[in-house]
Amino acid sequence: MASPVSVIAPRVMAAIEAAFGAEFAGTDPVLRPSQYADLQVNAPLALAKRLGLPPREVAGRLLAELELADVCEQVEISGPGFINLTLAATWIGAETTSVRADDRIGVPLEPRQRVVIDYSAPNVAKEMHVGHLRTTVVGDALARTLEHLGHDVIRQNHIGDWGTPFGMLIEHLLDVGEGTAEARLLETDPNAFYQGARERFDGDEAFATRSRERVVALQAGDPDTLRLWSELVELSRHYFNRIYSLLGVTLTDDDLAGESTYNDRLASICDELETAGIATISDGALCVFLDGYTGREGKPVPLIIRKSDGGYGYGTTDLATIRYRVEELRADRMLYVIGAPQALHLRMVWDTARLAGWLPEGVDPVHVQIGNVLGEDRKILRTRSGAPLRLVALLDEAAATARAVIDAARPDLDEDTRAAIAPQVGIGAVKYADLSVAHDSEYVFDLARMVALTGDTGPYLQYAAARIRSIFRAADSAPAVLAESGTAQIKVVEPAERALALTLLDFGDVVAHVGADLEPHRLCHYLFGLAQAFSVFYEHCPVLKAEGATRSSRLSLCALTLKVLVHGLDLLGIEAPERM
RNA sequence: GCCUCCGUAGCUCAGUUGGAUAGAGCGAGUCACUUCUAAUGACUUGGUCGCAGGUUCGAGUCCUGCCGGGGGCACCA
Repeated sequence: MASPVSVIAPRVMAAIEAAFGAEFAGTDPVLRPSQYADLQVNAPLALAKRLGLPPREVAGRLLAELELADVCEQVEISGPGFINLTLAATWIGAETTSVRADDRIGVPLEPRQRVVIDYSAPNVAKEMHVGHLRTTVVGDALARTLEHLGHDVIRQNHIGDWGTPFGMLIEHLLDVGEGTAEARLLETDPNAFYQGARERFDGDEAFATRSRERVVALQAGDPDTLRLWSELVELSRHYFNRIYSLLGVTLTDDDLAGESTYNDRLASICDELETAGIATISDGALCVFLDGYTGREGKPVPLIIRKSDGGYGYGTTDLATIRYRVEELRADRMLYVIGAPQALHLRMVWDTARLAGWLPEGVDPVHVQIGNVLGEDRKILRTRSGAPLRLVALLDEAAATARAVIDAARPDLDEDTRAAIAPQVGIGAVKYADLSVAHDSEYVFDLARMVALTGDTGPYLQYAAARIRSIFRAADSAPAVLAESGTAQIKVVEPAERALALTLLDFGDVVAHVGADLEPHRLCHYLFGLAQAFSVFYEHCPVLKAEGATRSSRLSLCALTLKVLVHGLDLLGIEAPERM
């Protein structure tokens, strides 16, 4: 049970070695999808130069050693020296049957690594915006995928729960009164609360002074101030959890590791770096100057780890996360699912940690860069100017749009069913839109497109799954049908069956790929292709009206397709409704 | 100014790490529903891959230089 590539690649490699000698062991077979066959071997062209032979002759010698009779029905040299491979229908059928019986449907169980994933990271007393939405959704998909590949995933939600704004926020909380409706805004509309504090701060000098004093008290650990601070965090947590629950994100309170977590480690970080001679005082601030980092007019750019007023910035907390994740969490792999603009900052932090010896060989932090979300004008979507874009409102709107379409398309479903489906479809649409473009590319935020229920969208995938479920619902005796679909030999006869089966065989490779390269959009495009392949199959190959072995083979193919679709969507964090 | 990412069909985006004639979706046009869900499918339309060189059997992909755009570049995170 394995994908065509994983079966054939070793055989080609063995053939290369057999044909050209041991020094060619390990040569990349350059196995690629082909428009002329199922797969093509491109290695002969690459080898021709090294061997000093014409590519077609290389292909010929390789072919003489290539043993694929059990897998392929046709193997031929083509063009300048490609070897085209056409898989045997019997092999495809047998492999697909075997995947059908596999609990993991072809997804490998990899050697267990401890993977720490930093994602989401909203700010206390602030609305999550579309940028947060994207790191949250992408990070969660990666967490789910890596977990399923067998890794020990530790989620770290590095919320912004510390810093100078808290003086202002605490004073505002005191002014409006704890437990009042105004304070409750933190749970429902945090931006409104924040704006309120901001306005006071900007317009009322006495308030501003109190706020600054409050920051000092907070940093000094004043118990009363800390209590008020934790109340702010607590209220915000309710807000985060509501969003996470709405989104179907796996983050919980256990994953919270906000900036404040590292407070008591920051002084030591600065001391150690200063003692080691890595950090030096410049303009009153403690800085790390690294080779190769220059800014305007060639001036060296510092990583500031202690401000001239004695406070700490995010550079210091980020250093602390590395130590914590390496020394205490014992991370083998560390992912930072953070906006692309942070790239320079992170590189400096990591280089500093390397210098300090806090980042051992073999532990490579990875910045999963999240591209900016753009508005229709192709400029960064900002919540401040223009119409405020509240995430909750946006998700509600997505669900409402989905609801309208469902109402129109499925008047036969009862009210409760339609009400339950709408958020699954609407939220799924938004998440799929976020996941289906490469995480590091910018994309234009367009709610209408995201919620569109046709094309390369979440709902299209959900619909394919719902159609399969409908087939099983329509079957007379469900238990018998299920049994039939679970054990039957899959036979590939029609082109649509063949294409569908071939797609199904690739699932495991794709998931492994997503885990290795941290690219959920590949899974999206795979699933979209699978849904398309199924739709074609659905058009051309009647299932329940077929008879005998054909019927049970097709039922089995449907069951496997459903399994892969639902499972793939689950790895992305998208639900698959029973009906649509 | 320096660093960095990007420029692919009218629009939104892929492009499996250098392979044969560059792909999807949306849009536009034609066609197919007494159906296991037409929220679909089939076909058509659509490209100097920003420009110019270079590397080699072969470049959307690699190197250089331009043009255009985003982002970053000392006490906000």
